[in-house]
Amino acid sequence: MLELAVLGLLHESPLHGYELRQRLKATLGTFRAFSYGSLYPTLRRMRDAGWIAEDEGDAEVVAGAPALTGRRGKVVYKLTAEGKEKLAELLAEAGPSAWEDETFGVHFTLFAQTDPEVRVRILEGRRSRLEERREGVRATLARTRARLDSYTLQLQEHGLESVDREVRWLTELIETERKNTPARSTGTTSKKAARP
Amino acid sequence: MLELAVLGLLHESPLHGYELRQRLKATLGTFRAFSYGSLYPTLRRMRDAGWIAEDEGDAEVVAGAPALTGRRGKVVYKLTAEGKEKLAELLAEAGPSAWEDETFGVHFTLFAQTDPEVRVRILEGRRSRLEERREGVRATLARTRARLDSYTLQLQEHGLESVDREVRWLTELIETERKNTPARSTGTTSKKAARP
DNA sequence: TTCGTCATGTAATGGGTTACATGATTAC
DNA sequence: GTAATCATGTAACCCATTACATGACGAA
Repeated sequence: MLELAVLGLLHESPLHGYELRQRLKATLGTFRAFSYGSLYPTLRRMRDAGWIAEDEGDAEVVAGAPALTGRRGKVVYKLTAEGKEKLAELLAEAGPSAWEDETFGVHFTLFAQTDPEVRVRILEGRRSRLEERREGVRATLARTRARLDSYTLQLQEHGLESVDREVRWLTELIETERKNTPARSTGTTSKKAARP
Repeated sequence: MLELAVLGLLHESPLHGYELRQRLKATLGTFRAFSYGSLYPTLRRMRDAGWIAEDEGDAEVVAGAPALTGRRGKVVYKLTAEGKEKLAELLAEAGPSAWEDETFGVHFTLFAQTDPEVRVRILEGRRSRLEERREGVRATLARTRARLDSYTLQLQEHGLESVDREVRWLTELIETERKNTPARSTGTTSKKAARP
């Protein structure tokens, strides 16, 4: 999760940890906030895995007498070739790992870097996930409504409305996507439609 | 969290683990779902802590030849005196532990068992928490809007609208609470207003 | 008799958080 | 010179999840 977000951000430009976190806040907004306590260990793991590397094209480090400090300054990371591969791989995923609650937001913020077909499949996946959940809740609610106190009931209803709202939002997004992407048959035939 | 939910449910009636989980789903709806893998260990811990105990007023256990099985059937739990105390203590909390994202839903479902003043303070706490977050996001958004791609932007806006919506919902709830609870001065003066 | 669902539980793991510690840089 | 904020990092912990294993019981 964090890994994908980091790969996505570093794909645009090299960044150091602190800045990375600001960007994360800026792009994810209300949806998620990572702490340094998870960011730095993650960066380390990613570096060990070879997905990112310290950017030496940093310059402006010096001009006088640096280097003495045994590493105490910004550590700017950039994507490696493996990192780019990994990112592409993660962005191509169009399964539950892309549309569950915790992950969807991150995938969505990277939609600009995502294949249009994958985008639609993720949006649709999330929508049916939500619809499923909604029906489940509606069903149990129908069975138990009488037994629930008014507070619990209000929470349920507010929850259902939230889900409804997100479903509508997704539907609009899907339509927009479809309008921008020429019609395409679903299934095995994967003929690439040419742009006029 | 799970503990509070369990205490709250058991306060209404004794239940066994499996049923507890169904009830949890029924009351929390869209907000949360706990797995058995966390429920059973939690029940065990709570039993060890003395908050709950196996209910022997179970009856219907027998009628023939049970007991031989070294414990393989429903294990019905009920609140102990300590459990009730603990529940009361948790329900009296009106701090962040009651209005953060992960916890608010559970506290809300137990509002019927919660002191009216505490209810209002929790609702207000959650509201200002959300307003704070909203302002934070709005601020960074204002700073960074230009740099963000349209997908990220749409996510931000959808997020902000969701928060707005919840704020309005909370405001309504607070007003309703205030209407039902006679006016009360905030601060040190804690004169109990008499009901007409 | 076998399938679904009720029912209880464990082990391994995950993905983060909080709190803390430390130091560099900038603005006043 | 001192406070704020930029910047990096670690250790301890938390609260859950997934996957698995087991078994009882009712209905078809």
